[in-house]
This record gives sequence, C-alpha cells and structure tokens, in this order.
Amino acid sequence: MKPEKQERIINAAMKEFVKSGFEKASTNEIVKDAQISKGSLFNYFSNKKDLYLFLIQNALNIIEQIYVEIDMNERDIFERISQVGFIKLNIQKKYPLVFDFLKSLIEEDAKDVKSEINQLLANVQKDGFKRIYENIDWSKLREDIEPEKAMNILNWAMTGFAELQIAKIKSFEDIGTEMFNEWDEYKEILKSCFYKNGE
Amino acid sequence: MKPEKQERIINAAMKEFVKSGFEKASTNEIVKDAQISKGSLFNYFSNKKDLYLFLIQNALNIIEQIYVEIDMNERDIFERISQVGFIKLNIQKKYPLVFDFLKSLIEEDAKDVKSEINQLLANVQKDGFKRIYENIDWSKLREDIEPEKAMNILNWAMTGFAELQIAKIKSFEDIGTEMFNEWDEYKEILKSCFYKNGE
DNA sequence: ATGAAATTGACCACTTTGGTCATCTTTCTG
DNA sequence: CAGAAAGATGACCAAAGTGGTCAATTTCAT
Repeated sequence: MKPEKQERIINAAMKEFVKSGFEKASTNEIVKDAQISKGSLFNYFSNKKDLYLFLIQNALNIIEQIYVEIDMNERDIFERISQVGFIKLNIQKKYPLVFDFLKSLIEEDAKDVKSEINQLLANVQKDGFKRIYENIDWSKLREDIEPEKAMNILNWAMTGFAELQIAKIKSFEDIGTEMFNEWDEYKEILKSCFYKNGE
Repeated sequence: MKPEKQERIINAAMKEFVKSGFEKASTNEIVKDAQISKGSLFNYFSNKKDLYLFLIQNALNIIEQIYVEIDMNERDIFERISQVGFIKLNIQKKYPLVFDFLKSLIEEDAKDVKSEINQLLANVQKDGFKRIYENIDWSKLREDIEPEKAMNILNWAMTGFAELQIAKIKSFEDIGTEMFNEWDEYKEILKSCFYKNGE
C-alpha cells in the first residue's frame, strides 16, 4: 500500500474516532474522508475493531518516537522543553490528531474495546513527564521553588502556548519563525522567574 | 417543571451533545440519562434543535453570571484569578459540562445549527479574558514583563492546575481545602516571579 | 494478451434515529 | 370525593444509517 494512502486512511480514521468515539464512529465516514472504497478498508482491516487497535498501536509508536529524538545530553530545562515542542510540532504536521486520539482513549468506554485499550495503555509509561524531563539540571533553579511545581508551570505554559498557536493558524503550512520568536519571549520571562539571578 | 428535573435534563443533554456533537447526539440517550420519557422531552422542546439552542442560551447565561459575580474592586491580579477560579468551580458543581459544551460549539459544524450558533456566539465578548481582567492594577508587575504575557502565563497555570484537580478527583463532593492550599503555593511562586521584589 | 492483485460500490440484514400520540397518572379545583 | 386539566409515558413508525460482504471491474507487471 502506498504510504501516502495509508496516511490518508490513518488520519481519516483518527478524525472520525476522535469525533465520535469507537461505537458511533462510522466506517462510511472514514472511507469517504480517506477517499477509498468500503471494500478497500475492509481488505486492509478485518473489521472496525481491528482498525481501531491498529490506530492505537500506531499512535503509541509515534509517541515513542518523541523519546528517542530527545537529546538527553541537553540538561537545561528550557532547551529541553523547546526541543520537545519542536518534535511534537513535526509530528502534528503529519498526524494532526495523534495527541487528541490518544487523549480520547482514556475516556473511551465501549465494552468491545475497553479491555484491549487498557492492555495497550498499561505498557505506556504512566508519567510521560518524568521521561521527558530525565537528566535535567535542576540546580539552576531558584532554591525556594519545588522542581515539580516549576515543571508543572512550565508544562502548562508550553501547552497553553501551543494550543493558542494551533488555534491561531489551523494550518501547519505556515508555522514560520514568528512563532518561535514569540515562544522565546515567554521562555525569557519564565527563565527570569525560575532561574537564580543571573543565569 | 421542577428545577431539579430541569437540571437533570440540561446536564444529560449537554453530556450527550458534548460527547457526540449535534447530529449524532441521541435523544434516546438523553432521556435515558435524564430519567424522563421520550414524550416528556418533546413536550418541553419541540425538537432536537430547539433543545440544543436552549442549551446554548442557558450556557451563555451561566457564563455571564461569572462577570456579575466578580468583585471588580479587587485590583490584585492573583486575588482576581483566585476569585474567578472559585466562581467557576461553583458553576461546575451544578453544571459539570457547561464549559466543555461551550467549547464544543466552536467545532460544531452541522448545517442544521451552524448559522444559529454563529449568531448566538457573535454577541458573546470575543476575549473573555479582557473582561475578567478589567481594572487590574498592573503597576505591581515587574516592568520588564508585558502584562499580556503575564496574563497568559497566569491563565495557563490556572487552567492547567484546574484540569489537574478535576482529573484527580472526578467528583466534586470532596473539593476540600487542600486544593486551595496547593493553589496558594503556586500563587506564591508566581507572585514571586511576576511582582516587583518585596510586594 | 494474460493472470493476479487491488479496488469498487451496490447490497444486505439489522439497529437506531427523531418524533408522535393514544393512553395512563398525578394534581388541582370545587 | 368527582371530574377536569395537565403531565408523563413508551410502544410505535418511517426513514436513515450501521458494519460488513462479494461479484464485478480496474490496474498493472509480465
């Protein structure tokens, strides 16, 4: 199968599953959106559940990729965060809905797939945070701030910023440099907040 | 109609509309969840669209309530934020899904209701932020930080914190005081970051 | 030109849909 | 207490949509 076609199917299917959940997701909608025929879809996947489980596995693989791409030698937390943001952005370009799809799994409770989801998600690290922030040099941090709280605030800021950007553009073609510049400004503010004076 | 029953219907309907969107939302599910009969529902509302539009109006009224409850004389931004958080929490106790419901309207694109949504949302203030932060005393802020950026960071932190709490408890009965204490700690950190030294 | 592989969409039995309405229950009035 | 008015019910309906099949067609390497 052409990878471009596979991508179309994956994105169309994720879109529908995110929108409607497993049970209400319509295979008719998926094939329409992916521009393939019903028969084709059921050639590749023996049934809806099969497709769903494939998507989960696929999404997990994609996420795993984040961790291998992180440069664990970069010990500065702000640089690390920027790195992760950049990696995520690239993923979103190809699969705009992976993160939403994974999030939707948690709330999914269709009995047909509930147990399989739990099984697949059981292996995934509980706190992705912890892995992303491995080997960070916390000594630069002001001593009156708990690292965990700082981490949370930074995460919330990054997530909030990213959401704002996504809402703003809605098309990933023109990410441009302004976005990175703006993030840099936030970075500077937060650095001046959390780092000891002068670092 | 008993207000308690109305509340049940509103919450059941919002739940279903949030979960499934306008078109796929099932009136059967709504009546089941609200514990009323199909006939009753269609006595109160002439059809699904009617119910949906009522819910929107209702949600907008609820949100509007936030603004009248804010004490605009409180000029300290951290106190203001805590106030808003508290008001929102109380709203969520009664209508756990209003905010999700309103958020879902933006993405809704069923042709049956699209134009009405836009019409109803047109009147709502573009940036709720701006209104919530009216009359804030920005002079306490460190001068090297743009107030707008500070506002954003604070908002992201508050939202992130709130989400974390909601995920943690999933039941509003036991909000307890620990939550407020924990938020206070974040508040102190952020204060020490954004306010001039010693304020 | 040929055979194999890939693709199609009409078709199926079945479920669910939004909405109705004759009937039953509760409440109110005198 | 009778009787009327108002409220609540759920079986019922035509229509639409469901996941999945498969005989027929198209595509393509040889």
